[in-house]
Amino acid sequence: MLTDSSLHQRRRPLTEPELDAIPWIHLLAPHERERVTDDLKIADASPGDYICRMGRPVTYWFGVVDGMLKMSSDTAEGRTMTFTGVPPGGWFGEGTAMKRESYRYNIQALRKSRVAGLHVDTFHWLLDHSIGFNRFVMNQLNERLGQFIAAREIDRMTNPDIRVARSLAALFNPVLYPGVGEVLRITQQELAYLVGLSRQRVNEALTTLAAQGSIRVEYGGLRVLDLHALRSTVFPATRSEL
DNA sequence: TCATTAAATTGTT
DNA sequence: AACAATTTAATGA
Repeated sequence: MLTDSSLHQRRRPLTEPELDAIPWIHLLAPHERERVTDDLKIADASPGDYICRMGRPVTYWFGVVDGMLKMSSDTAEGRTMTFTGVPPGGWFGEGTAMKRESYRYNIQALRKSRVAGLHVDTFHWLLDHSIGFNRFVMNQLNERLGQFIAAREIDRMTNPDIRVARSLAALFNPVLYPGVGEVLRITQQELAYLVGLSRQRVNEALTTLAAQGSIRVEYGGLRVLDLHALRSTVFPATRSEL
């Protein structure tokens, strides 16, 4: 298992295309971008590796360059609850980074991923200097608030088809996860882990969604055809239990 | 570059 | 949980 320290050992500076893929980098002035480029590090994570753990002090603000991460939390009863997946283009931890607190959740790689990290000190420096960056963070916080509210609703959903649909809609959020685009790279097994269903049931739900025309199932990924339909999916009396 | 093989993923029971 | 079918990735000539 990859600990925080070994993650640091494997880190390296970002290449030009990797920098380009960072959504907020283009909002920066040249001298701001230069400082950020010097500080940014990237590391490879294998499935199961921890990017950060609950309770550890915040050292980095993280972003997914490639792959898929899982955000989860350990409850007082010792149970693990998964909040959401973090697809490419997603940056997280700004809330705790701003307050310099400790991480409130665990982040694990769901698949082989590349994760970028910006040191908290640089994060704060950007907050103090860049209007564009502040705008990005504010937008990010606002959008995530909507995500968490939606996540609570998803939890109450009993119908697996709807759970899958709403979770997918969240992952396809273009504001929070601009790196996703038309096709979300995720296997049905990975999606099953995120949603908390069996792979069979996820497969069934995806088939139903595909039949509705809101997505298309592809090998190793899903293509969104109608995001709005996905968000507001309410299944009529078509399934077997009805 | 192509053919072969291994690995990963999907669809189904 | 197990299986076969399909797709992709890896290998080597």
